[in-house]
Amino acid sequence: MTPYYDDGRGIVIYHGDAFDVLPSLSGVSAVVTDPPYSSGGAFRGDRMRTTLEKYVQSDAMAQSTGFAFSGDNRDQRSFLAWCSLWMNAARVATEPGATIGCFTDWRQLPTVTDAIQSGGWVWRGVGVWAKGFGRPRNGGFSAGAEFLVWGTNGPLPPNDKYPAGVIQVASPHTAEREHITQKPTAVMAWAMENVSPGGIILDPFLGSGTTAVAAKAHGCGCIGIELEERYCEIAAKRLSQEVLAL
Amino acid sequence: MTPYYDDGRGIVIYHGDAFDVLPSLSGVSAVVTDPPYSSGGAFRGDRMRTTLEKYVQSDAMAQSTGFAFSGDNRDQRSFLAWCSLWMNAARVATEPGATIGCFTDWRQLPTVTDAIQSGGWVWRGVGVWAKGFGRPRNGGFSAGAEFLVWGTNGPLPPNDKYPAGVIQVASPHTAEREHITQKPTAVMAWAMENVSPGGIILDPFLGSGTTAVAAKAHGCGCIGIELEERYCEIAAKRLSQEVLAL
DNA sequence: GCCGAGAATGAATCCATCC
DNA sequence: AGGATGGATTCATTCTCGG
Repeated sequence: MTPYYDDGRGIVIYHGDAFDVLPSLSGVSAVVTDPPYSSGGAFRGDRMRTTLEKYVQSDAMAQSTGFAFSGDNRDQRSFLAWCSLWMNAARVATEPGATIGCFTDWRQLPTVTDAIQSGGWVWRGVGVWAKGFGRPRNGGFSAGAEFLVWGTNGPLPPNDKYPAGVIQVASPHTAEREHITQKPTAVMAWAMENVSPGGIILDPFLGSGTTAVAAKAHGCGCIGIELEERYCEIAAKRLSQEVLAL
Repeated sequence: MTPYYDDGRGIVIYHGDAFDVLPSLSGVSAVVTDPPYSSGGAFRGDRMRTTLEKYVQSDAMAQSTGFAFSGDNRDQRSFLAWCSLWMNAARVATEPGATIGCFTDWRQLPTVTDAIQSGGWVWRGVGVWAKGFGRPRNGGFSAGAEFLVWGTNGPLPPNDKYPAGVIQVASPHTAEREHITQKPTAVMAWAMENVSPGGIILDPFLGSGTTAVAAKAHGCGCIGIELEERYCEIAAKRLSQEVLAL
C-alpha cells in the first residue's frame, strides 16, 4: 500500500477507506480519532452499505450488544455496526495495552460506548472537552461539550501520565478551520496525553490532519487514513508547513 | 399519604419508596434527582460492595458509619429496568412539557440515556458537572466529571432560560457533607436552571435534601421522596435551618 | 491581610489473599 | 474456581495554619 504522504520520520497518510487500509497495519500504540458523528441522519449510506455487506460476518458483529431506544433506529444501528467494525479492525492493528480515544457528541455517546466494547476494547471512561457555551437552547441546556470515549486493548499498562478528565478549550472560529468539524490542536494533544512519546498513533479518519500535527508535536509517529483526497492534500500541506505551530 | 415534612409553603418530604409514593403525585413541573448510581468498579465484586467500601475516600469518613445508603447494588440490567420504571412513574406525575434532569457517572451514562427514553421521556442532551481533577489513574484519564442526562415530557416548551451545558464547581469538603455522595447546592441549582420559578420540582431520591434546598432558593415548590428515615430527618433539619444558606 | 508550606481529599481502581 | 475482602496507590485542588 503506497502512502499519499510520508515525511520519512514516522508521519504517514494513506488515501483510502479505513477498512481497506487497516488490515495492512500493525504495531500501533494508540488510536486517536474524530470520526464522522453521523448525528443528523443518513451517513454516506451507499458506501456504508457495501462496507457492511463486506464485513457483516466478522467477530465484531457477532459480539454486538444492545443500543439506545432512539426513534432513529436505522441510523443508530448502522452507525453502531460501522463503529464496531472499524474499532475492531483498528484494535487488531494495535499492540496489547494500546489505548483508544474516540470523540463523539452527546447524541452518539451511548452508541460509541457500546461500539468500543463490541470492537473488543475495554471501555475505561469518558473525557470531556468543554468548548464554551455552545448554541443556546431556549428552555434547555446548551450542548457545550464533546466527549472522548477512551479504552484499552486489554489491561491498562501504567506509565507516568495522568491526564485530566476534563479540558476547557474554546472552539476555533470558522475562518480558522479547514474542515467543518476541525478540532483545536490542543484538544487532540490532550486526547493523546496518556501515550508515551515514541509510540505510533493511528487516526483512521484523519480529516484535515490535526491528529497528525498533534502527534508530531508529541514526539509520536502517526498513521493517518483519509477517504477524501482533498483532505489528504490539506493535511499534507499542514504537516509540511506547521513545523511546531500549534 | 402523610408527608414526613411539610413547610406549608410547597416544600414536602415523603418518607417511603419512590414506587409507593409516585402514583399519588401530579402537577409536577420538573424532575431533578441524583439516584443511587449502582456504580463503583469494573468488576461485579467491586460493585456489590457496600457504599462505604466503594465510595469512602478518606480516613475521616471511614471512621463514621453514618454515611451508608441502600439501593446501590443493582447490576447493569436491573439498574436499567429500575431506572426505566421510576422514570416512567415520575413522568406520569408531570405535566406536558415537564423536564427531567438525572445525574449519573460515566459508567452508567449509556444506561441512563436508554432508561430515560424507555421511561417515555424525550432525551434532549447531556450536561457536565466538572468537579475537579478527581482521583488520578496511572496511564489513564481521571474521572473529573459527573453527568446530567436531561429530557422533556413531550415537546420542549420555550422559556427565557438558557442554562450552560457545563458547570465547574468543586466538590464540597467532607466535613460539610451529611451524605456521602452529597452534591453542592450550586450544582443542583444549575440542574434546575431551566425550570421557571413557581413550578413544582420532584426528587424521588432526596437523600440529604440538597434538591429541596436549591428548589426553595429558586422559588419553586419541591416534593422529595426518601427511603431512609435518617436522611428524611437530615433533609427536614436542613430545610428548617437553611433559610437561604446555600 | 497576604503568602507559602504542608496536610487532607476524592460517587476509585487494581491486585493479592483468603475462604 | 470464583466470590469476598483488604489494602496500596495516584496527583491536582482545596484547606489549614503559621509567619
